Amino acid sequence: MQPLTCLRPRRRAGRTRRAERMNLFSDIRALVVTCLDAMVAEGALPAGLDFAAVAVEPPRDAAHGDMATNAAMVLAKPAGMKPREIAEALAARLLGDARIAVADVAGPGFLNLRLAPGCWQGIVAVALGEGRGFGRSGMGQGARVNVEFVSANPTGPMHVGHVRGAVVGDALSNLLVFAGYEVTREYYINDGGAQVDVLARSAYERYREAHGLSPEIAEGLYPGEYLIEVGEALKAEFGDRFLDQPEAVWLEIVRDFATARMMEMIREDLAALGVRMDVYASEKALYGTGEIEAAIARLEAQGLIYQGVLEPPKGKTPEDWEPREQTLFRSTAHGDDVDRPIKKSDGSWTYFAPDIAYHYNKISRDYDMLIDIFGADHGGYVKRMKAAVSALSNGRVPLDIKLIQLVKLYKNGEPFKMSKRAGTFVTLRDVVEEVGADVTRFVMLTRKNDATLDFDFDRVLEQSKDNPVFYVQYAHARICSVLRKAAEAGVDVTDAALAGADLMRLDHEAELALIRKIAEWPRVVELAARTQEPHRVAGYLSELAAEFHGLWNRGNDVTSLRFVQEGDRATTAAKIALARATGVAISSGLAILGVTPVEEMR
RNA sequence: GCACCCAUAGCUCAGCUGGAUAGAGCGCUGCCCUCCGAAGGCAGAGGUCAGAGGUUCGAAUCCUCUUGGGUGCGCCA
Repeated sequence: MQPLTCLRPRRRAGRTRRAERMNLFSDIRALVVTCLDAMVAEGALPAGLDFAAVAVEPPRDAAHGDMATNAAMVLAKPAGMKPREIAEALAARLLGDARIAVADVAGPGFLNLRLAPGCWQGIVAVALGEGRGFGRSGMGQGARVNVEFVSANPTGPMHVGHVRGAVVGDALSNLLVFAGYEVTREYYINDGGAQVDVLARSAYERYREAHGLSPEIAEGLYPGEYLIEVGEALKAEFGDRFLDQPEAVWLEIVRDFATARMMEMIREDLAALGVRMDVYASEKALYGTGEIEAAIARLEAQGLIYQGVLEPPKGKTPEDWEPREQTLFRSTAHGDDVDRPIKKSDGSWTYFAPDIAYHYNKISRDYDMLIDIFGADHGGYVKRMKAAVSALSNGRVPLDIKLIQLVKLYKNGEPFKMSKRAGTFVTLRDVVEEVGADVTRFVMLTRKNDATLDFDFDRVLEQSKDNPVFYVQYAHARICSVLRKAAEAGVDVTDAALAGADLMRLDHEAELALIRKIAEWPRVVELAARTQEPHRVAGYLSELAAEFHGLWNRGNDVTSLRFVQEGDRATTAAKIALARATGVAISSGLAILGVTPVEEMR
């Protein structure tokens, strides 16, 4: 077997021992930088150049070669040289490396590279060797990230509006872990405000109902039937102790009881979606511990707290507007548009104060980065929250806030109307029971978080090419199917055996195209992690599946492109290795999305 | 009024954080398959990247303004 020139020992060290993985693009970029350094050393380039903007990317047009670098164009100006001049010198140097077969200067100064035989094929063996870990990156270097998401009020079951945030937060967490970050998934329970009192009163009516009395669900209470069982549970726990008692007697107890029940339900809902939190942080727990006071005191020490009167909002002055003196946070000192109240006029905290304390708590837990995932309707809080975190951490801890746009529901192309009043709102459970957690998750991750998303209950289950979930799953199922078939034909289809196949037999352009797509996976992981955009993973998987199906389809016409070659075990093994490597990349990607790969279609 | 987000093919959207001739699916047109690996394949038409300036070797991408949509804007979280 011909040696694969790209298969060579990798550096390993310390805690990120397994982090230094095969990524052809970063390998070649490193090579480019090494060559540039050498050119500086011998005076072919001036010293002190910044190579940060030098990129090595797959070319848009495959005819341009395997990879392209913009090095010459990026450096031309700072070096005071012509792009072609740099490109030609760089090309000459690159050719000294065994991995570079061709280096052509093209266009305005692009350097198009063609890799030596074996480099691409080597990726197949790497994928087989790393399995589901294929594509893992050490990029995060173990940095600690806290991802706060969902944080739905504990007043009822999760509805469809929460689903997208839950899925995006969970997939983003998976992605960051895969890219070498240490991630905490966290849920902030809003159990300290007025809405949990409303919950308590609503549950109390159901408690009365459980005793055979007719409930009085007044305007503003939660009418949902999910509270009926809470009422019965209250009866089982407390008997008739609270009947005909004033609110002061039972409010707190019923509130804590009902809130705990709601959180139990929410955990179950999340579990049905495949989401598991590491930490459930309680707002209520912040009261009475001095945490809020401590956080505010810290702001005060920086001169950021004062008594003042806010201007009315321009254009839309509320009817009952009157100037009021309040305790304000000088958020404008950290980029906000106006200062924000932290105390109501009666002296109690606004919701913002415990939120500040909560973020202070996260900061003091020594995270390197905070991420909050909010619904788009909370966009107005982004600046003030960032201002608070900036002030509380002295600018040390960055806070990124992802806003999740609306999901529009459709049923067979028709908008699916929900009405809370009529009780026809769609819960998370409804969605999961209707289409399954896998489909729900994948579809929720097909668009970037700040764009609205259409979710059609019928279309997401459609078995056709225009349904990306189906298309990706189908590719995986086909791969499993062809592996079974090869096994029947006597081929050893274990990963270890396949990795030892004569991969140089994979020399057809269509096969190489698929390998190149597989080789992109580690790059996609880093790009998606850097931009914090898990939807890129879903997009990549669609492309990968398309490439695979394309090769499969060509096997219909060109029998030599079929994966199972009658009577030629060596070639079959190589082709099956390619199929399996594709399956590995699909599984790896689906694992980030939290979707289970299927082995056969039904 | 102010702030944030968005505007890409008829439709739904990708577009590598500034790169080469802007892509995919649907729909449309034409051909092929319906025997092997079912839930199709190949090809074609279709674009002022909302508009106008600017930045530079180079802009859908960055900056400014305009237009059009979404969201939010002091004691609700």
